[in-house]
Amino acid sequence: MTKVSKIKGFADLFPPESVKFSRMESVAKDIFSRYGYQETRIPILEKTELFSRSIGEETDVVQKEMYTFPDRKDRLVTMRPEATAGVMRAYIENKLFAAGGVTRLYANGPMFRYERPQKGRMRQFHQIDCEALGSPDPLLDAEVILMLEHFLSELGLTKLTFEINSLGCRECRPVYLAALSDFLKGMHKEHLCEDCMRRKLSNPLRVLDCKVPGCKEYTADAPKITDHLCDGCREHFDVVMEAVTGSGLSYTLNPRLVRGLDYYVRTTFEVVSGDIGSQSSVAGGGRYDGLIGSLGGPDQPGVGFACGMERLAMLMPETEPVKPDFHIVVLEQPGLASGLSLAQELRKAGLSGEAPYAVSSMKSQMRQANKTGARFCLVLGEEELRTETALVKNMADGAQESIPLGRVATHLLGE
RNA sequence: GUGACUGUAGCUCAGUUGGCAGAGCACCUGGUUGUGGCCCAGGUGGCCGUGGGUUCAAGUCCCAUCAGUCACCCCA
Repeated sequence: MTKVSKIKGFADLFPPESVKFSRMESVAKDIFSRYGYQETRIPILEKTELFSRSIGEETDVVQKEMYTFPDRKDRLVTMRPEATAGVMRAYIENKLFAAGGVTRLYANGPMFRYERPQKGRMRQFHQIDCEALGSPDPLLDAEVILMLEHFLSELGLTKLTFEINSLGCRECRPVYLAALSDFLKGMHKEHLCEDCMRRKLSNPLRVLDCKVPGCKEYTADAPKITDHLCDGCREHFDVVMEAVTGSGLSYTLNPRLVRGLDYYVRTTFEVVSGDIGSQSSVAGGGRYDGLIGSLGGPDQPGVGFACGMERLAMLMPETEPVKPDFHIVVLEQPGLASGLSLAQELRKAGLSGEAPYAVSSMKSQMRQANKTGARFCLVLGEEELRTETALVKNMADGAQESIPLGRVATHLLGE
């Protein structure tokens, strides 16, 4: 029989990797709930239209990367490539806006993009996602950024760089894009790399994000978005920066920071690590006023971010596996049942450990006990079975004593 | 979608000009009555990614293919 293998870009997780993921989830729940965020669980599969309308028809994500297929009644559905669109749909559909004020939601789970896998990039990857809906206030942008920093530092991740930019709005961005295109017109093959020559027509903003040294050099004097903001955007951005700085978070103002999803306006930010290879962005987000309206909801503004869990996991230290409390050794066949029921009693008392299903030599079982790292080894031999006791051995110092079966739990708990 | 590199034991990897498939770790069993770690002895474990080709002979050379990794691209 040939064996079935997993699909390219999909992963199986076991400890210690899987432990990092559950830790991220529990820290997220703890931190985000302090800011008033509510746990949200939404579908993985959505109508394709949701993503093409929100992310942008012309983006790479929509054009080349989505897992899209017809369902059994030929309706086009898509495995979500990101979380925001689905959360917006849920917000609108469940009329969460009716409560008034700011609605704060967080979610986490798998996302799917059909890309060539590499370090920090899977076809099924996982994000933790936060969205704050219903307020255009720049202080909310600042709070979201500060909360992200709080979450990351709670995970023990320092050494991260925060980059912030403003992309302007529907009014001022087109003016800026015109100025940028104008500037790039003067750039030719001898200045820009092949990709950028293409990008200067298709997506001029991306030229600013190019890592090729030559491109960086020749675009150093390119017009900056931050010099072209309208009064509203300028004021909004100043308040965000001032509030973030005022709360003690240092960041880099990066006028070249670009987002790949079309819905972002005004504040955008990204958290970058230098320690995880080429896919260095561990979190990214920004403001998306107008998105909810464009999905048929009320004209409510929003701001949020997503963290890449695989990328964060690469930065997290491995935690020591927890040691069990006991390991039972049984020397006589008839004692196996006693071993099983003793283990059961101890587990119900809150202890952890295992009992054997078959007898083997004491040496072998002791080696097994040692390997599990159990604090205590409980020996049930001929003598113990007769006297209804267990020989309790402290594996750290080797001390051992006979304890009546009924008192083993309290004995272990007392240690 | 493009490129480069890598596929040998559960893991990390050796394997010379083509000439018997190897090591370390892990695992199992022992080292005399019922005692772990350290040490010692022995043992299990291989479609050498897969399929062709060259050759008396292929892990080794050639072609194809699949898989993995990293990078481009894109993004979290």
